[in-house]
Amino acid sequence: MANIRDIAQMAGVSVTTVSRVINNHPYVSEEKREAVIQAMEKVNYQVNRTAVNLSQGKTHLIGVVVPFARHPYFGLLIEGVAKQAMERHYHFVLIQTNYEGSREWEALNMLKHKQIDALIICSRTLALDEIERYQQYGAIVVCENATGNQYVDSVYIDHYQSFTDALTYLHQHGYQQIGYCIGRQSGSNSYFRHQAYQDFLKRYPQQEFIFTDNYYFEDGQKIVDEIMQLRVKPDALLVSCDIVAAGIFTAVQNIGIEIPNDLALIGFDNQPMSKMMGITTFEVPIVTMGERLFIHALGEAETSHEKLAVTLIERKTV
Amino acid sequence: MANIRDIAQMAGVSVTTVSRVINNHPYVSEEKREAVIQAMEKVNYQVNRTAVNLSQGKTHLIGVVVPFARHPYFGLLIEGVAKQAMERHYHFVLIQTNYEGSREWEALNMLKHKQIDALIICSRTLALDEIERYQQYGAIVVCENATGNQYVDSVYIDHYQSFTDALTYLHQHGYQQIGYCIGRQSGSNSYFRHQAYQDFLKRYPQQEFIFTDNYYFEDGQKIVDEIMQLRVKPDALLVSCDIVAAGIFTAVQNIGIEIPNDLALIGFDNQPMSKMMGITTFEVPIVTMGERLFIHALGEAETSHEKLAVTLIERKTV
DNA sequence: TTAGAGGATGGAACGCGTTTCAGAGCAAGA
DNA sequence: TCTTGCTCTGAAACGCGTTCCATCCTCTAA
Repeated sequence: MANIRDIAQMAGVSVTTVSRVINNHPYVSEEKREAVIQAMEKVNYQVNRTAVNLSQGKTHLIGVVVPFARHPYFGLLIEGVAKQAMERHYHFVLIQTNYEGSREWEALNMLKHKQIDALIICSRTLALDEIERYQQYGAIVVCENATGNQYVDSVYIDHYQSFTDALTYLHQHGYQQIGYCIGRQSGSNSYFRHQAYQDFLKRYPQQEFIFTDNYYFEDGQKIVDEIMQLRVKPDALLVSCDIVAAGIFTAVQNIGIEIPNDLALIGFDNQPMSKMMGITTFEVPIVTMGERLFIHALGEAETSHEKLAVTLIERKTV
Repeated sequence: MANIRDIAQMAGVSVTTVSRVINNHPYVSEEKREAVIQAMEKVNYQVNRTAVNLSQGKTHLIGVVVPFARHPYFGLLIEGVAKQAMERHYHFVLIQTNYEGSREWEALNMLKHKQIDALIICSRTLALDEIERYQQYGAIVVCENATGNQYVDSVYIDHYQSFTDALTYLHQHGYQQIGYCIGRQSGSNSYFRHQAYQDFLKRYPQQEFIFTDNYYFEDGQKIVDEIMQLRVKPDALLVSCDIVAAGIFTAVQNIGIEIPNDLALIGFDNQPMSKMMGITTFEVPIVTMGERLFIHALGEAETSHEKLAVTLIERKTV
């Protein structure tokens, strides 16, 4: 394959001039520009991006860390990232961690080794202060409330507030045994949600109902099975993601539990599925969040930490 | 940041020796090796992957083209790719096309520009012979039956066969108005399915029922709405992906259509969701397919074209 | 004693764009 | 006429590992 020096020779100019033509720099006479273009077309010349990367010290590649790429929540986040990446002529490397720390380390090392320019961490298991240290190698953005942290940027929604709002809303509708379903117990977002729940329970004492490790539709069945085992059952559930809420909605239909009379449901994310099923949920701008994460990764955000607003969508499950 | 020459100087050896130490080449005395390691640790040296890439003419990066990253089918495919990538110390760049040709071109150009070593095309709109031409720049693997093509590799399942099997199965169970639901109409896999359907209709004449543009759960509702408009309704549906079948299953419950008495359902892919709902479906080894795609991309497959087997999972919707 | 083999090591070229800097040419303003 | 300043051009250095090739040394087999 031809390189820039071949082209220079063919066109009878220096490599500098060829480079200028390629990158549309000024100060190239029309005839030389023409000669270079001719030569490039003749041998179907293509710049070697790796060489450009080395030369510029940039890869035009962003790393995106997700625990599960095929979860609808992360799917939408990726969608947002992809959207911005495309517009800005960047690409991204997807790193699926399954919440294994070693994979997160690997992602951080890619940053260190200059394989990527910046890193977006959508969800993590490593401690934030371990991650922070890698900031010297490139921008790091997390998708959680990291306000005050001076090393990493963040884009997040206020899970404490939205959970509190939802709990209050259920309370106002007369529900008295409110539980919640969530993915993992640890993690920053889960922490804020748990706090909101605990604080709510202090205000309105009731039994605690927490169902963990729920990510997918079929986990709705699991939750329903668990509920059926309980003597005292919750009469309302806050479900951290719509797809699980949809699973509960479906699982419940065979066993005579009526929604919302016997069981109220509030989901999260306003996935199309919840619209179809009429599930009350929170509109969370996930795609926008992905886009903003990307903007932060590029260092083009005005502020380091950015909160996005959510709104409750009232439908038929409360 | 320190580079290999700094290390060489610090350790009092040549860059060649440093390189040998880094890459575990033989013929380095123990004391020099030690000195190099000392120096590297002292300044926290990290190889610059971009430089390695340029030098080796490889990026250790594979491009993965999907129309929609968040569709469960492609999600599982990505899962398989990710699995192999991790094991082999590769990474992958995800290119979401939304079936826009321009994005596919972009992916092909990444190959041309040596941004990626190989390209996996999970689904495409561009013509295969346009894609073929890029094979000179790196391996290209498609996820469809491309048997006989000498330029691209392929990993696929026999959609003609599986569709025929499913149609026959429905016929044997007494269904006489069989339709099918699919994503897009064009595309290689859709073509084979359509052929199977047409050939089946020749053997057992009946009205044709084809529902297109169905990708997600909520499209199940759309299909049911369409069906309700029809004077003559299908009594069985072959649904090209489980999530849509699940959507149909759900949508139908409110309007008094009984499954499988009024409407039989066969899905595809054996997603967990279909198990929970008891939907008869085909077990398709999607994750394995993703893995195999990756192996082919690396040029480590024994054959150019590889067919994977599917099996019918009988449940309660037929 | 000698030839050959294998171990150890480094110089320099290579992969390929980008960028700095110096210099030449030429026109407009002083 | 002399500056100043802009246009145009190219040599060379740079970013940073990898690898080919030559060299030197030591040890073993003949």
